[in-house]
Amino acid sequence: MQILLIHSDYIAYEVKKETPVAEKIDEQMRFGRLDEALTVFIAVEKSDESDPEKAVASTLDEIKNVASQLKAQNIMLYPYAHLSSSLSSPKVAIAVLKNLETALKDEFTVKRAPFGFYKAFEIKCKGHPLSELSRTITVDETITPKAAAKEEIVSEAIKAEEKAKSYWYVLKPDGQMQTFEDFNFTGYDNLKKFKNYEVSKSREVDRTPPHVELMRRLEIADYEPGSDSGNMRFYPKGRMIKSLLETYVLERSAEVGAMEVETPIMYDMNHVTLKKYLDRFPARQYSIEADKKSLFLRFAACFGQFLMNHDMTISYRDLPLKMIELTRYSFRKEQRGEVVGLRRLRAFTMPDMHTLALDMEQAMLEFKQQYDMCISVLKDMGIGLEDYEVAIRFTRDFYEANKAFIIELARIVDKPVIIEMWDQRFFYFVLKFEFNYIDALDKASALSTVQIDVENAERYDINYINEHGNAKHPLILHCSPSGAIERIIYGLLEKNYMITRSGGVPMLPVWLSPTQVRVIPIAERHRETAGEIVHMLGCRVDIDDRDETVGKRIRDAGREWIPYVAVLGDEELAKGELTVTIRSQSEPKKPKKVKMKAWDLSARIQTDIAGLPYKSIPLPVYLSTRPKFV
RNA sequence: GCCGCCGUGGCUUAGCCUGGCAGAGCGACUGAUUCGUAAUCAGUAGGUCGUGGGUUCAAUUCCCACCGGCGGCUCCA
Repeated sequence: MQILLIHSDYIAYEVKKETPVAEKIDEQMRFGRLDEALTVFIAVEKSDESDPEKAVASTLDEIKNVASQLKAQNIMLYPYAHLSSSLSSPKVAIAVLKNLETALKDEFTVKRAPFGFYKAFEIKCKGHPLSELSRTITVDETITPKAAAKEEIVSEAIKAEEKAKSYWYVLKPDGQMQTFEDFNFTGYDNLKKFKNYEVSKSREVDRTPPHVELMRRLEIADYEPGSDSGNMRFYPKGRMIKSLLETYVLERSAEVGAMEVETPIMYDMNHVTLKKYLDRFPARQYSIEADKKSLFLRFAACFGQFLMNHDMTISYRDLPLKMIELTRYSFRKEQRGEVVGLRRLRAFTMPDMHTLALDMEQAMLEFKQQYDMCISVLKDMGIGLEDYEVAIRFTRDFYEANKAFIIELARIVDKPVIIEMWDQRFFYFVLKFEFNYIDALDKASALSTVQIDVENAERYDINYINEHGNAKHPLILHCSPSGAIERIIYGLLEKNYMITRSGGVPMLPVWLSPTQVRVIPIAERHRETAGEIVHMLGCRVDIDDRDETVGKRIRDAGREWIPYVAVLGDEELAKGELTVTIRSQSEPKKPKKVKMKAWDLSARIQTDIAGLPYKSIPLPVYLSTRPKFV
């Protein structure tokens, strides 16, 4: 059975001429009209004859499902032979149509156009994305109901067909590749969640993501109603965390030889090279009109760097050649329903590194090194291998030529990874990986990624001169060592929410904690010494000098996830030490308290943050003079 | 873009179904308290009930539109 569903403002028909297969009808069926109707064009097929009842039942499910999504109350059943080239007998078709009508009448206002007539009809389609759907319903047992019901939006048909050519596998570290059906997901909960999210698109969530509450309560970031959605404001603590993460990624990139550059955030939509690129993609960019020019805000740093590469004189001896830009911002005009907290933004900060490589051999070597780097970068940021799942995607040709290389990638992370393989190359790359973070609501979001681009060097006419003096196009690797910086913060917050939920104590890595040590002087007479300790510690220290009880101030420090809380009273003053609560070794209701000298605490913190970027405290040291942002 | 839920002092929210003076906790401010490890006590101020229309003698409450948030669908270079 083939059906075509149109969500219409109205549908009206009028019988014109009888055909030889016409059913008998009475006068009132000669005309029909329904407003606000889901119109269902139906062709009953030969294959339905083996089990017409099942065909009716499956079709009913589909219609009801769509009608409920659209909140449609009126249904027009409209026989439409042209949907299929293999029609059933008229007798079966009429029976099926009548059964459908009867079954739907309980819940809906139903009209049925008569079978076997030439009819004039008029329909006004609403035109929204779900307003045109087609379904193939089959009674053949060998096809699963899910595959049979595979949704396909008519206008997107070609795209959907391309997507259908994805082959999915799980690759184990030992090199064994299995289909999803064969792989035993037991013990691989996150991998299963990622698979479900990626492939089945299964979602069971109906609440605000936990990091949204945390980003506000911890005064990291917030919505800005005065801007466009997905453009956030960052409070001092959030700005500091972002700044540290940004600095860190740039430092790591510099270590591997990337040159930092800066390029414009807006580009001419009619620039010859860019135009070709843009035309391939739907309008997802912010556009600006200025001085008779049409400009768009960049959605990645590729343009600026590629245009720069185009003008450069590059020798084969300069390769691999790396450049990085940290975009503040990249803009993507995501659809309104897609923008959520810090997970998906319309303006986001992204390190975008590009490597020009001599040939595939060099590109693959770089690819592997950058893969290793991404793992290490995320680890330092507080996101470990256990927090994300690896997806590796490639073309079949690439795989056939480089099986051992792919297996090595799975071996490095020492856990099963998801594989997506395409028969043909649809995108600009032949190989890519992403690390996908799995959050508290089982949603997956890509963090680090590296891609081998075989297309853009030619498009942007980027060349290097080889040893024979000939101009050659290099391969280009795209790499974001961390993914969007905001998304790292999202990941850290979600991770700590999950830690709290499972009975742990949440905290950020010490190098990212806005306050590293909070000093709590017990009474007024201890405040002066507290001020001296700040200088001795030499890290981000603040003093809770508010007129509150000790209990209250301890609690507040805990709610801010402060790694070290130092209490200072008569006892400590006498002995010249501090009573320090060490958050990383505490359990809920069981704080780990240690007496230590100020310089021991200082040394301990220096160990925690060794080799990582540092910035001074982003807020007034004395809490009594500190404003509230939220 | 489509569908659904939500929007009440800075924050969290009660009240809305069944129209009739808008209530609380936290925070802020003032005062008392100078305190030993997850919320000290008392008082004061603070509200265009998201915005705009409509219905009504009367709208935070009912209806419509818009804006914003969240979720789902779609999308994700």
